[in-house]
Amino acid sequence: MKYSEYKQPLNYADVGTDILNWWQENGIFEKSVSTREGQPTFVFYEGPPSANGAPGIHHVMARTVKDIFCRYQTLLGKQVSRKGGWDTHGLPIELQVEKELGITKEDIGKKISIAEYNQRCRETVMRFKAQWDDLTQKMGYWVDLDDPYITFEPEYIESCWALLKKLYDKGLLYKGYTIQPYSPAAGTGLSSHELNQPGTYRDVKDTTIVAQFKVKRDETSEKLFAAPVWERQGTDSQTDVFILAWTTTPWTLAANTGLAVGKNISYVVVRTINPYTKEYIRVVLAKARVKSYFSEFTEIGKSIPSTYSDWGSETKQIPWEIEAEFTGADLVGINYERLFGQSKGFPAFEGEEKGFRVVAGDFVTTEDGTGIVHISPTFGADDFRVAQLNDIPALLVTDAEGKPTPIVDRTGRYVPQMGEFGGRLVKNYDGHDETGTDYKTLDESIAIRMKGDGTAFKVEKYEHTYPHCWRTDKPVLYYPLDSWFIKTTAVKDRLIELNKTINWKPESTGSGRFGNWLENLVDWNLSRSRYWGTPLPIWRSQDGSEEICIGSIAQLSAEIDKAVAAEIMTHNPLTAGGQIDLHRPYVDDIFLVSPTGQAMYRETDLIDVWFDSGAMPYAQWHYPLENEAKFQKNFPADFIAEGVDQTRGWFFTLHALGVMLEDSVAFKNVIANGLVLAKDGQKMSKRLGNAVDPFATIQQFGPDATRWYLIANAPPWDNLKFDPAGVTEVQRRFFGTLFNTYSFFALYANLDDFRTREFDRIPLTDLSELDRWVLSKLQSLILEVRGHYDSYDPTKAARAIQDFVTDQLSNWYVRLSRRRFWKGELTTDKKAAFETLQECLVVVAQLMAPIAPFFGEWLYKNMTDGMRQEALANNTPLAPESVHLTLLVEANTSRIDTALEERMELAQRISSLTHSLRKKSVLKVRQPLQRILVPVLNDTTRDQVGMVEDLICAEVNVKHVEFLDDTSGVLVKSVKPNFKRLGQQYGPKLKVVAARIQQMTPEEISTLESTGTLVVEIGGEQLNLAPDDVEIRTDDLPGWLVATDGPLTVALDVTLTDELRREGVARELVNRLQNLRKDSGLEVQDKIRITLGGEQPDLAAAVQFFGDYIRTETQALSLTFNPELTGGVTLEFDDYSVPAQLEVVTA
RNA sequence: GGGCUAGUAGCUCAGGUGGUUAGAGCGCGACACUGAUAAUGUCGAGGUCCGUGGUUCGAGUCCACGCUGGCCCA
Repeated sequence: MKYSEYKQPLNYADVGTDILNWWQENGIFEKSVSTREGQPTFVFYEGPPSANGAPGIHHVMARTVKDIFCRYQTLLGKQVSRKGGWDTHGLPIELQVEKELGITKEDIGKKISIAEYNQRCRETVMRFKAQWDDLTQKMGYWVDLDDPYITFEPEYIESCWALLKKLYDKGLLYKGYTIQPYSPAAGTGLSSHELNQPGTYRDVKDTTIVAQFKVKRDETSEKLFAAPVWERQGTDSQTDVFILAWTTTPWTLAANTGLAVGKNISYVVVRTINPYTKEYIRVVLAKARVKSYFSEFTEIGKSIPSTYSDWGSETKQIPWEIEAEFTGADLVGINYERLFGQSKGFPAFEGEEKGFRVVAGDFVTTEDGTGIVHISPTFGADDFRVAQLNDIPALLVTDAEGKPTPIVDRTGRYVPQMGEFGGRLVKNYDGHDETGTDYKTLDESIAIRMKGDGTAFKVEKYEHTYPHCWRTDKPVLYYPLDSWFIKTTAVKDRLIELNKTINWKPESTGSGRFGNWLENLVDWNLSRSRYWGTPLPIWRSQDGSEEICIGSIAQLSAEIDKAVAAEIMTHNPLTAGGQIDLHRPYVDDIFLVSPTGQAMYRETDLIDVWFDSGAMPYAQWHYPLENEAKFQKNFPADFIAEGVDQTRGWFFTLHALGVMLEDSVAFKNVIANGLVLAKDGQKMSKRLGNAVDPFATIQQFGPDATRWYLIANAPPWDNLKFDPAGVTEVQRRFFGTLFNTYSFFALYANLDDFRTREFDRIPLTDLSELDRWVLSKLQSLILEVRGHYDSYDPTKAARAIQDFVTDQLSNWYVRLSRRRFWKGELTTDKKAAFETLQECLVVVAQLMAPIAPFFGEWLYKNMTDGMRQEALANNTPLAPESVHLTLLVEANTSRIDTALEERMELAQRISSLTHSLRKKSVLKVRQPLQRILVPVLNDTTRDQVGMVEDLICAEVNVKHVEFLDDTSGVLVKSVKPNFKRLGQQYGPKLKVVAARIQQMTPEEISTLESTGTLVVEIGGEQLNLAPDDVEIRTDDLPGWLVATDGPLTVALDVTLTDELRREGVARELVNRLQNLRKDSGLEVQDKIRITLGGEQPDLAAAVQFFGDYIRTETQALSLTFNPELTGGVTLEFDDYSVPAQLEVVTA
């Protein structure tokens, strides 16, 4: 069987579709899994995409990364099953449905039933599934699409419930609250989506207060008091110290339980007086904020005398002086007194001991206020978070039913216990008249009280923006609302510990972005007040005293039966037949009965969709309800890959659930890939019209060039600027070259009917230098590429393959070996050339297959289909019909010959230098020259170059390489300091030493060389130089044109003898005749007769001397002169013009 | 505002542990080569290695502070 030959240029998109069809017809993907049955597994988790939008080019990127390592591991012989999956719940789908129906969340349950609404979501979420499946196949992403997990299916939800119950039973699921935007006037929470409506943020003028928090004097705070005792009037070491904090919501001050400072911010203690009470005080605030509160005209000791004694007068500006300075870190841990304590007529507070403390907060700035932030955990999200992190309690009071409650109720009023302010609205939520002259807002009343108490340092009106409810136009309250949490903080240390065992690519995402996130972990808020998602499986009695967490459909059914018996339900809908749907509203219509006979209602929350996806290692197998063994075998994952934006999404939920449920990582290796941007670095978007269509790209360039470009151009974790021109380049430079190399092989292999026998190869020792060299390079390549794949660095793998194919294989091995392929009969040397190239191409096909699966397959099949029968019969490595079913070749390190690789590099560099010399002398390569001269300073170089002399001579068309050594007496040596060595030895003196070395005379150089040491005097000091201290080189040959490359120097002898000229003419003639053959449409193997005309003595001489050569090269049986020749073609070269005629000899 | 990340030729990117002349491909200009030929080679132009300060005999590389872009979070 012949090797297939293709016409130029190859259509890569067709290669893609042809191979894809062949895969499908022959079930290659299935075989790639089934043939590995019983082998070690490589576990991969597919992060489920959502099919509610069309896939983009970035999906091709992300999925290429996934595909590469699954294919690679398969090549290593492992079994890699890849179950596909779909993420189907969540807000984006709800919003899409609402947009299409023209409704809002308000309308759900009114204009449209929850059942209808959820049905729409179910239909919408899979709308683009067909497109996704199509792309998956066309891009060559191998994943099982026939049996995917789908997060809205009852089994999947049931698994989530079972997992939630496990957490519940471990005490890791609890009801608490989070601070959310809330509208007291509407009596409802607001989503961030609602808060982002236009017009919600408005300028308002509020009363603001800089409050004074009195520092408790103890060990921690003593340093604040320790400033020098002032002998001046008014203050001494006993004067109280207050921390100043500014707020635009004074009503929250009564709920203050903490103060936050910036760790790296500078703070000062200022002695001054309270402007309202005129008491002597000391205050703490950020150094950068001092001038906002104190006038430069009243600074004691500077603008006013240090003996200033009129403190407490009626001046508006207060005197002040800085006593001491601290950093925020110094202040952390200081305790202070509660602002509105029991002694002032306010309710008792249990957490008194733990709260009222200074903590560090990363959100603290010195942009405004005092650089110290007042924390009220019940009324601010930041406050809540920092309080949780630092174990600061929220200020709660006991309500009439004995339950803890915030100091503001759901209607926006202070609770009755709040002393003189009890019952007052914190903002005007009922629209009452505010215009009366005596009217005071709550904030104003509080300010008045504080001025009297001496706890207000400054009170002023201030205009700022504040969010308002889009329906009631009233200011939003940040208010604690019920939420269900997973207590991730309980396993925080374990999460951190196990994270350190995960191999993150890039490493910084794991240690930085993810690691920091874990360090600052708060409990996972599971609750979502929505409709389309996994319902929380918790039923509670009205008073919250009894509850049950359901872990399976069976359990739910059993509980319903109890409820039916207790006449709370009329019948059991789960046993009524038909499809079970665990979504709302159906689960909401289920009521259960508690052990004491109370009715229990489902908590109406849905759970965070990230729980769905984080649960996939379990729920994809319907574990823990079944498939225990399957789960165990597939947990944890060896490898996952998703976008870096998943760090706090899927990566986190996988990890958190893995640690909490299995005390294990959920994945061992992870690639967090970056974004795919438009070529100008802009984000791709439909709006800007710069989005790249993945289908069009694959259609135009084929899937392989697209994948190769995405991987080779930048490491996956860097952002990629997608430029189609780059794909073209990959196609041309890499795939084009590889295709050319194959075509070259196929052309001549077919002519000679060459056949490889896998175990009957010419032994390595009989191969030429060049063959052994490229095979050595090939082994090095295998080692390198395997290493890169093993360490999850596909970019380096791709680049290594690319460099080998273009630079080593094509541009050196094939270019230099061409004659061997086309000359004469199928000799041993020719066979060796075929076998070598054959091996290189097959191995390249394997190595590239994970990245370019279609082309790798194409190349493999073209190279091996002809020997398949034989391979099958003997069960050789090439027996598999597909490259993706083969086992990746192992590097044979005994074939790596470093010395050979080194001397070949010398040959390449010397050739390159010679080319450049020819260029400078305007001597084309076709003109033979006598010699090149290479100065050598040691025998090693001479030996090395000697062994590749023939290659160099052939490549640059010279007769021989001549070495020049010391004995020739023409070498001019120069010397360069070895800075690394000298620097270590002489340090600061290096400059003078180096200068001296550069001035070394030839005599000194030869002394150093012959005796191994040289004594020089520098600045009156005797220094011993060793040969290693300098680098000796010869970069000049007087009288010769030389070229240098590092330590290598080459001179070209440009003398032209008559014989060389004649040979040059002969070669020109051969060249023109070859062109003529080709232009005449002759086949490579056709024999010809040549007749030349004209009368040119030089030409005749050339033909006379080199007739044999010309005949051999042009496959001419005869070469004759006929001065009378007419017709034919005229060959033009140099100064010649030769009529010529070719005649094909029919066999 | 915080965390992470990037900034090197017109463009896309390489540049272990610091070593004095910073590389490649593409693009551009010139010239060659020609039985792989819509391929290939050689030469050339092109650099404030984001900036400023520091450490060092020596910084693209290490440190500090900034600037600009990106992602995530607030």
